[in-house]
Amino acid sequence: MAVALLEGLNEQQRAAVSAGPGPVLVLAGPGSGKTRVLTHRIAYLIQEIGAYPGGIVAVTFTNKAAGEMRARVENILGGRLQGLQIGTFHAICARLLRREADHTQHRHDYLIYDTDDQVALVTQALNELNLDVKKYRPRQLLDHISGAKNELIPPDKYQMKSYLGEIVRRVYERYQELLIASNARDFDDLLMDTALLLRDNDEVRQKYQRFYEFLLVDEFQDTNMAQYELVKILAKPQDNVFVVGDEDQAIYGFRGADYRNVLQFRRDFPDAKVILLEQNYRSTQIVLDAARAVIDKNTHRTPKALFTDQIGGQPVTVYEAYSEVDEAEYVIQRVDDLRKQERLDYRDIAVMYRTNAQSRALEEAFIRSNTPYRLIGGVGFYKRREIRDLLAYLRLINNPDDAVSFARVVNVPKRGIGKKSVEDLQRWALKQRYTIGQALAALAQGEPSSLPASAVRKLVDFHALLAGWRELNAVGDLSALLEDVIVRTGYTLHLHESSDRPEEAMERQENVNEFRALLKQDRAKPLGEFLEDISLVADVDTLAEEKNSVTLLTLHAAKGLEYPVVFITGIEEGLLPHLRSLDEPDGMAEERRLFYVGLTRAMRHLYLTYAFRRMTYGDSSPSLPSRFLGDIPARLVQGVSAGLANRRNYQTYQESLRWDDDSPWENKASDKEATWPDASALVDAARSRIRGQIQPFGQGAPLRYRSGLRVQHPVFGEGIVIESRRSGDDEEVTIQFSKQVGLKRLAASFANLIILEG
DNA sequence: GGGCCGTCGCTTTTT
DNA sequence: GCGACGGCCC
Repeated sequence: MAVALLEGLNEQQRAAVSAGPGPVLVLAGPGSGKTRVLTHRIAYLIQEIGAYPGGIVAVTFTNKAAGEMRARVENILGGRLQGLQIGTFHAICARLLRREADHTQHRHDYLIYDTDDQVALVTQALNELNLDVKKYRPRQLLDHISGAKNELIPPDKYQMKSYLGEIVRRVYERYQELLIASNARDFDDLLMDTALLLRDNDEVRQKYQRFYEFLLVDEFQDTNMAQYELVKILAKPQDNVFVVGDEDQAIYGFRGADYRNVLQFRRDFPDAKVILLEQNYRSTQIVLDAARAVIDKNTHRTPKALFTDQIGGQPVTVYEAYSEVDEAEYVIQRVDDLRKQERLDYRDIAVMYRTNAQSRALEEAFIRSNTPYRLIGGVGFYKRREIRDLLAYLRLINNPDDAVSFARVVNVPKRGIGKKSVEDLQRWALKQRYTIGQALAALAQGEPSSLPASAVRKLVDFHALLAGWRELNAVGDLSALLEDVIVRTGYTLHLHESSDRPEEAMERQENVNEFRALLKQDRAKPLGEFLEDISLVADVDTLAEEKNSVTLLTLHAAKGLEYPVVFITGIEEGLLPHLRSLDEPDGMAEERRLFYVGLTRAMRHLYLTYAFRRMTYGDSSPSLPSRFLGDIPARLVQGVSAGLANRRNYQTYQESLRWDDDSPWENKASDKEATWPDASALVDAARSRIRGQIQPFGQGAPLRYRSGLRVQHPVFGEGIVIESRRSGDDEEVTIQFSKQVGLKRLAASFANLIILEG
């Protein structure tokens, strides 16, 4: 049997799977079979080492990955695995905190607040502290709070020597009180509370250290400090800890992940066996070469010698679209070609992008052309207003103290309990040290309060409504409960009254029906369990295999997946790399890794597209191809990309502005030399190779302005021409003006430009 | 308390 | 270009 487990694995994979007890670090390049190694490792532990399945914990990045891993292990061992725990850090912690509720500040039936709930609660905290919501953005404060939690700093330990720091401390403190009063935790609390509980409570810690004999962690490069702390604690005392990761695929720095944990692991476990998986089984040589050229420009990384048996392959196709609409149409055309010419299925194809907002133009094109697709993420089902309303009712039924849900539905549909009454109630509750549920119950029992009698009457009615549902819930039929909520609140009528257009009402009604159907399936599930399940699902978790359709997803969501054909769209400056990444430490390097993750999802063919102009916030503005594109050697590329010819001028100009990678990790000198060595060669080669495939824009009559020209504009001042194209009878000139003015695209006949030199 | 209308800010990425 | 929120008036 031992032979079977190791059969078909290469030498390094075998070494990893059969490594002796003690710490193991597997550095696994993309497509190197790391999931295979993990599943075989679990099987090996059970079958060869004789480990008890209940003593094994495997941590994955998504619930879907957890499900797949479990299925694969069951498949290998041919049976159900009693007690084997596979899940995300968040899910595993959530369960532990329920079991150990007696040692925590929350009850076992606490609920999990998502980002929207968090914002609502921070806003409430700000109001209570008489702080201006305009001045202190809840999102920004939450970033600080989240950062503190990821570093295991509770409110009373929070210190930051600045005025803002003091504000954060006060908000954090109140926010946390409100969470506890609501018997709720946010995502970060799941990790922080577990780590602190295990760290500070000897009895609990020893219990789990004894119980969890073997620990395995996937995607280790994307763990944050709290998660790593958990790894270190749970690994003890035997240190049977097996982690798998790839620094080059670290893309969650924004939520506190630190790939340097990989280095730290080697320091914390000096005896760790380090194994490199370098053979790639996924992609062609060309795909790998392109990806390597991109990632090689990141410094401070362990160099890996990724190789594949799949020599050669199809060249990477680069396409310059006119707009995001054109880009989407190009994708559709290629999809059609791929099906007809290469007999590929829709399911073999994925379209990736940096931001969710980009999915819109793509979706419209897919709908127009009747091409089946499925969207991962985006404005998720559970983010829809009508679903959140109904969910809030269910949550409030489950937990009377849920302040956020209470505030959401107390007057939806309208029942005459306005802002004033709610604020009065909150203030009174605060003064009496009541939770929101206690306050409501007290009013119902006739306790005197500072609220006007009419408001009290309406609140008591609302309380009675909730009490009725709680009784109904005791019957244990979720579906019946939801139907009763919809009927008694008159939610259907509300839906139609609150919609501007009839189609909108229909759409919302459709969503409600979908939610109903969902609950019907799960009708026997206890309410609390149902609520937990839906609060921990990721967008990728909903990715269903059966349907034959093209997958649309963000680069982040693509991690761990693979497709024969991959399109990466919107490869433009400001989008990939994203503008916002520029002021983050390590931001540019992370954007590069994100692009690398996208590139390495492709098995056979890569399409890279960018648009000449793109719609943002309702108006169309010019854009430039990403600096990353120029890092892919011309010999790997085919396609027309007229814009690239102008990159040299643009690059020179950008350097003079010093709007450059300002990450301390990047090596600027080498970047300057190497960024666009092949740009013009690329365009020339591409043009001759695929003459006639795509007509580049702006060909034909001679143009008055050319790139590199310095010009003067009466209003915008001096600038440099990036490029110029024919546009009808006129000429459309793209000019980079001063930093304040930025990039402009002007019609030559109206712009009154004076040519200075060139 | 509710409805209407204007302003503002926004979109990075997710458990 | 859209949704959230505040100011205004009934």
